Amino acid sequence: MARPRKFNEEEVLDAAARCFWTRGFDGTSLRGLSENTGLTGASLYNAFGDKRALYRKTLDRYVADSIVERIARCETLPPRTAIDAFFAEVIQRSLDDSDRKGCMLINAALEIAPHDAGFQDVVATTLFEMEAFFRRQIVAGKADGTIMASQSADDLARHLLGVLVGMRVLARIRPERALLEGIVAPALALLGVPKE
Amino acid sequence: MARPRKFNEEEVLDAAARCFWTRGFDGTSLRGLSENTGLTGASLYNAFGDKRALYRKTLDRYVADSIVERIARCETLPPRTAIDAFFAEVIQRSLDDSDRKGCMLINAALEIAPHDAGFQDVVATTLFEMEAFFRRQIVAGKADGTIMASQSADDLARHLLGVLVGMRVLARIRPERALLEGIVAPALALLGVPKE
DNA sequence: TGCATTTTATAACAGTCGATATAAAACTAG
DNA sequence: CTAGTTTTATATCGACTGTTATAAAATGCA
Repeated sequence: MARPRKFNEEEVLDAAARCFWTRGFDGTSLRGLSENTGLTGASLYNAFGDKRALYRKTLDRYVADSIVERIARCETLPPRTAIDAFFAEVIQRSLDDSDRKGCMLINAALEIAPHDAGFQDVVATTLFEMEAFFRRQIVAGKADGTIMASQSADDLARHLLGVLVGMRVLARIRPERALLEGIVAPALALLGVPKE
Repeated sequence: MARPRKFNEEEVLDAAARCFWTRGFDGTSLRGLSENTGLTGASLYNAFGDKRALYRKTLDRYVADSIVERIARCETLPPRTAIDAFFAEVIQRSLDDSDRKGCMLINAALEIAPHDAGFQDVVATTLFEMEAFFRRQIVAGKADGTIMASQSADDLARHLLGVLVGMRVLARIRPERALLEGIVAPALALLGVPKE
């Protein structure tokens, strides 16, 4: 029917995501995207629309592949274990992040969400999902006796979300295991059962 | 000796800080700075050096006037009260932040520190000071019996720093009192004495 | 083999960026 | 008043930004 594309869309999106993730939206130029994806600027525009649309696509992929996926996977565990595993994974991920890209969602939350209603929505919605995940585990844990904190499930979920975000941000400045685990440990201890 | 300056340096720095604070470093143009400060670009360069130096000056002022000042003020209170007051202040400040500028230090931590060693230093040093403030209160509170958490003072300080940063970030997306207080309340409860 | 359609590549667009060269203006000291 | 010094203002620099007009290349269908 027409000239076929000679690039792999997933590979291109991965390369673009690495650019946006490391250098941010404003810090990533179209020439840089062109170099790292192997596509010319014109091809990028033809395939994905403008720079903002491409960034949005990479962010949506990040949310699906990194965040929603982790929630779904942890959700199969017993509630208290799910919370422990979730934090342990994110800590390890933060320590393995040698170029300190951080969490792409949080980066977007601070760089573009403040002046872009569309991104404000994705960020807020995703944060809500994470909070809801925590809340579900806490409610279930309170029911089966593995969580015995006296605070409300609502507040505990908010607290865990705050701890998670704070840990993710601080990991970009001081990626030290002692710091990250120190941030999280008291929150887990508060839930009532020691980690192991 | 020479032609006198016809501007008030503090007023100019305040205006510049507002620009950087709301729009970030990259998002703030020299033309915008010129408009908001009332100085021409040439005058800004003559008085403060380049854009980076001007930003650095506004960030240093922010740290001194907003963070170090709050620490010093809270430090005069009894230890457990100091922590409560510190968080209550920051929550109120976040809720009053109608244009959602957030914390300028955290903004700098995510926007420029990753690719600027000089700013990495300021950010890391200031975060250390905040952590040390928390640790001092916890040690003192454990000594006078107003704090009775079983975790180490080191980990509790790390935890409070994480909660603070997470709360500051989430406040930019969802500036709701229920969320911010929900994030903080379990951390304060963990210290052992109800807030009031 | 053309025709239609889509993707490629080249080149260039207008706009903005941070920074500066130049010179006039405003002051003090002598 | 003159000389010296610093701040102002104007204008402009080259570099880079996101984006697009244009046309060639590559396919499937008739």
